[in-house]
Amino acid sequence: MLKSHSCGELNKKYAGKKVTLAGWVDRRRDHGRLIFIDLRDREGIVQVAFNPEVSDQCHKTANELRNEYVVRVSGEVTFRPPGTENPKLATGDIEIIAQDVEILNPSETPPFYINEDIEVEEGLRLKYRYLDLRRARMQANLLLRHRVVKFIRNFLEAKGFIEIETPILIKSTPEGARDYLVPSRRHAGRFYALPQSPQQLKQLLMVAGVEKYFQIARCFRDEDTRADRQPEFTQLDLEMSFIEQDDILDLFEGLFTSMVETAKPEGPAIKPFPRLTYADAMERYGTDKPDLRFGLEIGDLTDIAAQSDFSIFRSVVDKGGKIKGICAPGCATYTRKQLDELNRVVRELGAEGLITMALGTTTGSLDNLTLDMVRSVAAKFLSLGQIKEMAERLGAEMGDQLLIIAGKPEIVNVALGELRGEMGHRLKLAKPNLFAFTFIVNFPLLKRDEATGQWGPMHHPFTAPRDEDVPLLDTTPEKVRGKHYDMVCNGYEIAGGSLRIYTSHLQRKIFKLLGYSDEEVKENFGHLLEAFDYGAPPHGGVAAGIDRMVMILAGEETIREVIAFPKSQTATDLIFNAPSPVTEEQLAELHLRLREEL
RNA sequence: GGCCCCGUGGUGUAGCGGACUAACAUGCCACCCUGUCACGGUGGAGAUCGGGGGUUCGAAUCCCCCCGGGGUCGCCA
Repeated sequence: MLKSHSCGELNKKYAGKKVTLAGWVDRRRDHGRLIFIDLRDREGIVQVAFNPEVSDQCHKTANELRNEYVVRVSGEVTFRPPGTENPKLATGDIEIIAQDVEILNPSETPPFYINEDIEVEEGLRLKYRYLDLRRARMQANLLLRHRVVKFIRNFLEAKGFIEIETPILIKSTPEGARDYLVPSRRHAGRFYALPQSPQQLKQLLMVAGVEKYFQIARCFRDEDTRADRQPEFTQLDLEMSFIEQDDILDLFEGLFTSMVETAKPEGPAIKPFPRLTYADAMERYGTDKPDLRFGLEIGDLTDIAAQSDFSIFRSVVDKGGKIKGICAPGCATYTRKQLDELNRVVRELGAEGLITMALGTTTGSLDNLTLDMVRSVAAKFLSLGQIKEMAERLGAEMGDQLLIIAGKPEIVNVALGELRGEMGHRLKLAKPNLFAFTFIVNFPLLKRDEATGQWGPMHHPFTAPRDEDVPLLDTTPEKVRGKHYDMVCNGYEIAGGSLRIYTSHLQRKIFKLLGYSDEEVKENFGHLLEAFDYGAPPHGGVAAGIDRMVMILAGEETIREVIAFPKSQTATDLIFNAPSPVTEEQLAELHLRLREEL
């Protein structure tokens, strides 16, 4: 090794010891005769003092040093003179008196600051990712991610799971996201596909008698990116045999609780994780991934509204619609402009409009509320009693603003769910350092495609229907609930899984319902159906987004911050400039010719 | 594919039709400084405003197209 110690590990216990360090110049402070260098390596920063009276040669070299120069320094760990200790630095009690210094490699002035955590345009960061990753924040994220993955491996190993790798070159199947394709040289006109997830492979491992499998699996989906979506991402993929739903949920509750306790001791997870049915989640939060760091639950006001003389309410009730709302605490003073903004949000989601109801302008008990203190288009059609009843149901007090939507139940829920999220964000209602996990269970097995009317899987086609709902497959498929569960944390979908179908006849029935022809089933899933006929055990599993979980733990806004080399929004790599053209020879070898696009 | 935001010295911002000969901070370069730690001081270099076209007497500023980055709807079993 070129160094005997790391910069960050040194403290007063090392005083008097001669050490050799190597790292990057974080900062130089030149006092003319005396020069200080903050030397940085992965473990931290330590101050090096260059005194010409100790070594004139060293002092001369120190004069040449600039930020990000790579240097090697030898010297004695020394107590700083009394009064000059730096409490902001972990190593601030001591410094290195340089006796020998060597520039291992100079550096250009970096395109952005390495030694300060300031916002830099992300494209530039991605182009110089190797410098971006040198920054303390990104080093911390890399380390956190490593620890999370290490923790998962240890935890699952202790529970009897074994890690098995599955192929990256596999087959394109019709369902799901767009595939990334890899042309075959050996088989003209044929393609591999990169896995969207190892779903079928892990089920085959269950048939193989593995019983408890997991993998830190790279997955690929050729769809548009988002702050929490990348073309390639990493899942904790897991599957077990001979289990029931609670076995998976309990396992994950234990895994993620301990993970948070280990990675973020200051912000523990609430346990046990609340378990909500899909129907409840939609009714109360308007989404299947509610952020439970704050309340602000949606309340049903239909019965009260039905009593009123407000024509909008009456007509919606007559058509079988719902009137629901949430309370925006302290927002009675919202301006017309602010309310218009909220109105726009819900209209974009298909709601007719937002009915707002400002409850006075001062705080206090609802007992003091009078009709003329209520600002709302609906006010004159409602009695004071009706208004108070609505307010109480939404947990409102004086000074709050009720946000009410009337219409089709699904639209009302989703729009209010969006408003709930928006208000939670604006009012900063989410408690910091809190990890609010929840399981969502009893999803519908199927959803209907709006355009075609065709049934599609809510999760994927291998999810088992609940036993008591199986007869409904033939009559009312929309009522069939699946043995599917999601895990949500702070409003992000972190994991999803299900108990699987493990008999070929039920799997065939589902495929048929999903509109696959016998031909397609045989071609794409024949191997799986055949496997089920060779003693497939009951099994189920789950997959968790590692990137998203680490993002939440790191307090970051995008998963790019916890991926070493992420793609840009347009799915390009800004360091390598990938994707890139290839030579005519390469294409010919792969039996490919490029289409002439318009 | 749609909608929205951003692009000004190396970096981060200000300027949003004429006073811009483009400002500020920081970084960079030089010199001074022996206890600083976001060291300090003095001086200096550095952008024709992402690219192209247009409107105008005049464009960083208004309009159109393109490129790049980001957010989002669709999409993501």
